Amino acid sequence: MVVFTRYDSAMNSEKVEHAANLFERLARLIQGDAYGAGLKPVQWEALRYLARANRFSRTPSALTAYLGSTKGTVSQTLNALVRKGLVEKTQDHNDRRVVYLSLTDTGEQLLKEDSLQRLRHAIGEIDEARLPAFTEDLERVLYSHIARNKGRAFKQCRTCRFFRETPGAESPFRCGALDVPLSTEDSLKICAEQEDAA
Amino acid sequence: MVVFTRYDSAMNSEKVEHAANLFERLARLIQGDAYGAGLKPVQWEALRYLARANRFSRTPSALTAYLGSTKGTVSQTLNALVRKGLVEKTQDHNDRRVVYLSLTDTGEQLLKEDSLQRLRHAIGEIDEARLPAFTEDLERVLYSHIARNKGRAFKQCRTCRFFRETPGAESPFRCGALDVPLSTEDSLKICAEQEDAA
DNA sequence: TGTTTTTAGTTTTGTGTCGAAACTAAAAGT
DNA sequence: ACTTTTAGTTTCGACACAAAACTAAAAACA
Repeated sequence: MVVFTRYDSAMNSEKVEHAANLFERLARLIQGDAYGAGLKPVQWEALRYLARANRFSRTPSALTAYLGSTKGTVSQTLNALVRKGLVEKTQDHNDRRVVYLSLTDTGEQLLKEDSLQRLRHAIGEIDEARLPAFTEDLERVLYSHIARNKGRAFKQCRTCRFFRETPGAESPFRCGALDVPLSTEDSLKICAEQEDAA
Repeated sequence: MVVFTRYDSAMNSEKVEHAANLFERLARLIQGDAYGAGLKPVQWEALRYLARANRFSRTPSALTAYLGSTKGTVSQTLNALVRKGLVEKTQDHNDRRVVYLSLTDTGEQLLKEDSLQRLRHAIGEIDEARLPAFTEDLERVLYSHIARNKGRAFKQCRTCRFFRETPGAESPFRCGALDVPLSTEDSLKICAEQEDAA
């Protein structure tokens, strides 16, 4: 018995194959761009993550999940970044196993001349009217890929099922999972614990 | 004076940034998938290239251009693949500097269980009616990225400005640049010398 | 013809990723 | 008290990566 899954059921499979080939080549070339400033692609990605993640998500384990890598590898990458003076580690006072990561000023600076310029230009070539649909499909591909990988989505805090508005309170929002107040800025950052609202 | 380029001229820049972030994360995760079977991502990519490239394009230099890498690195990667028994080298008889690459039977076999399954499934999630537009935009991004990199497109032989139909002749097609006959199968392979027809 | 330049590819070196597995230390569970 | 889980580090061998030095053959030039 032959099992037909959705993607290869029809002659559609050829189109999917073509798109996959394009994607894969582009993935490769994007990675290749990211060798600037003496950094490796993963190091850039780590810097970018740390700039976008909320304070609870700036830990080695969250970064490991984000990168889809392993603890050991990420530990080494972080050591390299610390050695270069781009990242700092601080220990959590309550739970002394936990390490918090942050960008140094040098790290913030470096991130500004980051390696995605070519990609941004290339995306800028897309017809403006078609970009929303393209982005939507791109999101679908990314999150489907992640789901298949049993990975976490790392979407913005404000899209989470634990996200609460707290009118009248000192902070405008609150995380129902960690039970902490959140600023507007916090609400826009990405979070390791994010789960889609139902 | 501030120069406005197309991609950041409007509030569009935020959308482009978002798309770039999605792309970059996906690129990373796709690469991460490609660690199966004891191979590295680049090694998979090399195998895939050799399966898709026409006979004139299966050389270390063409592969170097395709990968956007350097001669030295590619040389090492190829050695690793030869050591694993997946690729063979043969010397050109006319020009003894040139090395031709080919997949061994083991290489062909291995390629069948390749590492893009998760990506294919993810792309399969896109609405069938929207896939053509998505693919078109994806192509635009890829080729714009390549052009900016002064790279070659590596499109199919039959899209090339040197591609000729030769009705009545023994082979259905011919390459006007290399002046050699081409089979239908040849015409579908990708080529290092391909240049878009005007 | 002989000489220079270009082209195709290899080798070498140092940094750093990769997974896997062994490890430390602290917290949580029982 | 004990075991287990969690957070992170260390070590290992293979190898990608860029850069630069290298070999050998072909092409261009004189």
